[in-house]
Amino acid sequence: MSKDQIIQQLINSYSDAYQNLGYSSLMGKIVALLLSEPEPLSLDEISESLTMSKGPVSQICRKLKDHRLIEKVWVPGERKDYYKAADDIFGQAFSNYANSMKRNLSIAEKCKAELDALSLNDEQTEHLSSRMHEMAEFYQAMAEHNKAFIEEWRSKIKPEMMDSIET
Amino acid sequence: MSKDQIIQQLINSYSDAYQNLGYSSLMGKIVALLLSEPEPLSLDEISESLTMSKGPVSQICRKLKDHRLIEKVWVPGERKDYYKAADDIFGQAFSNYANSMKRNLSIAEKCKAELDALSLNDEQTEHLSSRMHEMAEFYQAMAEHNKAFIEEWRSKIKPEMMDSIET
DNA sequence: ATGAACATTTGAAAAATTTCAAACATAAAA
DNA sequence: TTTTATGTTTGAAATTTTTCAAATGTTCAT
Repeated sequence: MSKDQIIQQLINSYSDAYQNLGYSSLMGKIVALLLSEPEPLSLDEISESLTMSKGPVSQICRKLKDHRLIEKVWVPGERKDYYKAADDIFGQAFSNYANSMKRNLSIAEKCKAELDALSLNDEQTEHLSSRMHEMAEFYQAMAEHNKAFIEEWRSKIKPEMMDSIET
Repeated sequence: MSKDQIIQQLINSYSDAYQNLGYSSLMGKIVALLLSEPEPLSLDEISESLTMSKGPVSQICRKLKDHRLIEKVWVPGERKDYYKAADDIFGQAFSNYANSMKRNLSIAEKCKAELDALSLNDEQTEHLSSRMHEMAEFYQAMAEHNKAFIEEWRSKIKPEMMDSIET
């Protein structure tokens, strides 16, 4: 299999993976393409590589930049915008996911608080309140684990990022 | 706010959350509804509560059951199927997510192996190979972290599940 | 066996999402 | 300024997903 075929396969895998995670498949394609390129790519190069028109590519690149999965880089002497994959793109993706999971904790806490304020004690209220308590405990524990993991990962890769700056 | 309004709000939150995670919003609604009910519900009761026809409800319930987020329970003297939220629904949801993340490790390993087999040493191949190495390391570490977390959670709630059986 | 009470499948309609091409806006160069 | 190269927005077309109503299976009681 050729290098180009391998890259194409990676793009397809990312396309599927992003779609399964509820994002647009174009998002996955752009991420995979930028991951495979050592040098930053312009919007035109991205849309040409993926045979997509510039409109959607422009929109998705902005979203990816907002989520810090890719970065705009300035290329001297060029007017175009250039993009590259973020240095810690995997850690950043995880961090985004962990943040979105925090909403579940809020949902549980809010629901439980509202139920408890009613001061009912029918079976359903008791049941749901205890379920929401369980849910809050789960997502609280999860948030702590996520924080520990991302810190561990960052401390592991930071030295390596220093290396690559030295060489 | 009334109990019913609180439940409706929870259903909406779950609907949104599931949609954001790439699942159908009906899935989230069914999960939230079953979570809020102490007693199992029949397909008819579910579709009536959510004002949905039975077709989609039947399909989604099967998917949820396959993913072990809900369980079919037998109600004595009834011919209908009854469903309830799984005991450890939060842990199970996390476990499903963790399993789906394992695919990312495979993607990285496969891509790196194929690249290395080419024995090229151009800049792009070197770059992508090292990125795939980083990706594999990340998702390997993540898998370990996920495993530890789910084990911790299960050991925490198992005693409580014993309690509820005793009472 | 037959009928009754269900769940499931199916194909079409409705709704939402993605994509494109073209119009528009912006900022730098001339 | 005016022009030119670029990114962004927009509205319509295409695609995909969701939903429904009706047809079809399936299981259990008679």
